[in-house]
Amino acid sequence: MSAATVSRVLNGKSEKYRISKKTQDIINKAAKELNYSPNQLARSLRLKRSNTIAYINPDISNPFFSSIGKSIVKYARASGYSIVLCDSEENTEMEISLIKTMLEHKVDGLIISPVGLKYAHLLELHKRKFPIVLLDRYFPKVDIPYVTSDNYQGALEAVSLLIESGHTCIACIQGLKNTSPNNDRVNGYIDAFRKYGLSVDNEYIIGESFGEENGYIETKLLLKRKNVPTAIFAVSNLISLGALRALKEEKYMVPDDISVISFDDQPYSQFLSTPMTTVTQQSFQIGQIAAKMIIDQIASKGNIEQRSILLPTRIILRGSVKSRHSHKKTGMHKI
Amino acid sequence: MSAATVSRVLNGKSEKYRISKKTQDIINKAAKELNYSPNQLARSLRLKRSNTIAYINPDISNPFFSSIGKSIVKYARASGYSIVLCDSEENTEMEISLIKTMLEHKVDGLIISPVGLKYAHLLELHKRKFPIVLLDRYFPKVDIPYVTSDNYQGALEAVSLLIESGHTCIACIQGLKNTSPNNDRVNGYIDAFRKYGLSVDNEYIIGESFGEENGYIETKLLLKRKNVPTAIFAVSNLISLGALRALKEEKYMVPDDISVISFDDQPYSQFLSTPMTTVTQQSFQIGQIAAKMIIDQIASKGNIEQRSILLPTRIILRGSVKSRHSHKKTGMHKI
DNA sequence: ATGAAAGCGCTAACAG
DNA sequence: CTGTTAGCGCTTTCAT
Repeated sequence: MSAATVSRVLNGKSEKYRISKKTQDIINKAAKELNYSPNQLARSLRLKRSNTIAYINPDISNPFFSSIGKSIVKYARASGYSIVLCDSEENTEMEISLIKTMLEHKVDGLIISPVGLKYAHLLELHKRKFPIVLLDRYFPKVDIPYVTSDNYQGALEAVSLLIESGHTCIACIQGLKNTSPNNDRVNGYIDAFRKYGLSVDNEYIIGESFGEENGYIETKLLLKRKNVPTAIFAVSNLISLGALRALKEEKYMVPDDISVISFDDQPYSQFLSTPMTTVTQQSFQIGQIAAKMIIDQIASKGNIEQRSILLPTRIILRGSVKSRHSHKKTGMHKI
Repeated sequence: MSAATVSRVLNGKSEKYRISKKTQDIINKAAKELNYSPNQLARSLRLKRSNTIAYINPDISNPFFSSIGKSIVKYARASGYSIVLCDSEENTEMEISLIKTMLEHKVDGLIISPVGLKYAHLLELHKRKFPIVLLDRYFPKVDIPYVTSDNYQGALEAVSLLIESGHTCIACIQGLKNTSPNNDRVNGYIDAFRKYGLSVDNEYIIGESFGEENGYIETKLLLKRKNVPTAIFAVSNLISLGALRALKEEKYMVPDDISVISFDDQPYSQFLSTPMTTVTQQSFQIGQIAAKMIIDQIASKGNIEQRSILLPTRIILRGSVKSRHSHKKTGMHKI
């Protein structure tokens, strides 16, 4: 048996090449006996296609990204693709280096939740028609397809809820600046004030990273101000966790002393000492849509014109927001 | 310039081959101008080494595994290795299939948190001297190096704490049966009873998966029994979250109506409606050690005799365990 | 219905 | 100091 015939049989092309049933049997049997397994490196080298997609995100230990990663893996696998998960550590240099590595490994496409501060390296790929889709973070006015939540609308609703509950001094603890989810959420915060004819005090828009530490530090500082806000809008789940840590240390009670509303719902959100009112994203769907988009791009060799997707968020009312009008709380129930 | 010379220069072997400074400059400049990037597929094919390690685990969206994944990635990267993160979905068939795929992709080694029910496929790799290290879950009496926490000791201490607090009817909600962390934790539970001369009632060892749903269902059932336990030992963080959900629905208060102690500390554990007393693992170290071990194995071509590592756990006292002796609670503080 | 040969991009042995 | 050659394992065209 020549290598050629073996290759044809093992790749299910017996029909096409009209390989005799007998030869097929011999080859299949031998393959099984020898425990043959093809060398995908050689295969990919020859085929110029690896059936592999990379998903690069800023922090794989953040449950938001890891659950999205999981949904991407699941969908892609069902379509015959392997996913390699990469962690850029919220660092643009690392991101660039990872992309380089992935390209050298000849992945067929790239799903990326970019750090979000620079896009030249991404735009270049897209222009070269290399399949790429952005997830969660995108670049306004830059034409690379993305999937993300409607962060602006989510924030607008969250802060509107706070305002309608009678809060006017509301701190916004933001994440990494100049990053789309951050900008959109902060803009939602600002426009909520506008909507109600209130003025925004920039002194209360603080913070600079999506991490826990940032929420902690900013809240610590916040509580030392002359005018302590009556509510906090935390732009990520990690930020709200940090805020809670500071609040606890300083013996502030939620929501009696201060209300909190947070982006990103998590399994534990409902069990926090006061169940957290959150704006939840459809993370599973985000991952799946991204996977589908990248696979379509690969199939069309980057010649498809793809529209970006914005998914709605939803507010989950729990007990962390207190109404300042009467003395009852806004929210469904508090344990 | 011949390809050979280019290869030598670009791989930093100019010294060794005494390439002229001039040639080096020409090549480096050209490489930069042409934006040359090597094809790692071809390189790996030729070299029979990919500088890639796979980490296969049962659930990448579980923060325990994703944070371990992160530490592996970090350490491996510093040593020049890329990590491919894979999710076996707590399914042995999937695990076997992933391993096959990874071998076909010629990874240099394998770190795996196996589903834990079968090991023949893993043992075979180890016997063939393929670099492999188990993480979190291992197989007693099977000689494959592993890194994990001292789950037995951790459980022993946790349940001892419960017993010393006056509890005798303690439910153990376990995870996937016949899995090492589960067995070790359940044995710790059993031996704690023995240590105090108490008898174990197998009716209170229940459950069958590490997931949230399992904790929920088993707790629901538990609360309908004639003898409702006064304490729950939850074998994983997800299980305790599920237990909390059931407890809340059934209007049981922690720790006044029922005490809870859980394996795995998480950032949110201290902020739960009653801060959870947990047994914490050194997950960052576990990941780093596993990475170091696999890299050593790769370097020695599987000819190194490696000892397995057991890391100590630690109990973090918070408010979810109540003493039944006097009326004060065991634990440091409860918000 | 099958085989021979070429080539994917790279590196190492050998030659000079 | 640099080039030539061979070959890693695979698939596909071309030939028969």
